[in-house]
Amino acid sequence: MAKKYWLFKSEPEAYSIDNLAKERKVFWDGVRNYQARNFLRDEIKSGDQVLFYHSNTEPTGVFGICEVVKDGYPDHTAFDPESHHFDPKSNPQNPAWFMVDIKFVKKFSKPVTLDEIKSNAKLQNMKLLQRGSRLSIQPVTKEEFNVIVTSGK
DNA sequence: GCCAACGTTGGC
DNA sequence: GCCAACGTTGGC
Repeated sequence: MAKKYWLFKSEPEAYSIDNLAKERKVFWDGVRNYQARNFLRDEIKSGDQVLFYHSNTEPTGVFGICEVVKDGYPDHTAFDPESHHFDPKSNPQNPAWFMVDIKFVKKFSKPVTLDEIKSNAKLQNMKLLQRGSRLSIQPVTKEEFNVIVTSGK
């Protein structure tokens, strides 16, 4: 299966690229949106490449790259009443929520900011730019991925 | 901190 | 199944 490309959003206060650079690998838990869940469960596979996007910060933008190292599997934090990602609708027999593992690849020397993305003619179709787009996991095309990686360095 | 846009919930 | 109310997201 051909490699696919994604954009994962996170608030740096929740989990930042620097955290990932330190830990090297992490499970991407806590996604509680059905559209994003379907991507995690069905489409995101080991080897896929991911743009790491930070929202709610200054500036917002893509801060680096990571790589999927484990296909989708049940998000166990949904089973844990102690977790603030707990969801009583989910249980191990019939998990509602999924996650993947990602590993750190690189942090850009300079983030590719939302402003730069908005002003790049090649990136106008990105879901990120669609009005009110709140999806925390979005597919990106190989071309979009390459354009961003090239300008991020 | 504001607020528009969005997804989810729950009463009917 | 509709839709108002509510909570969350995320740019500014």
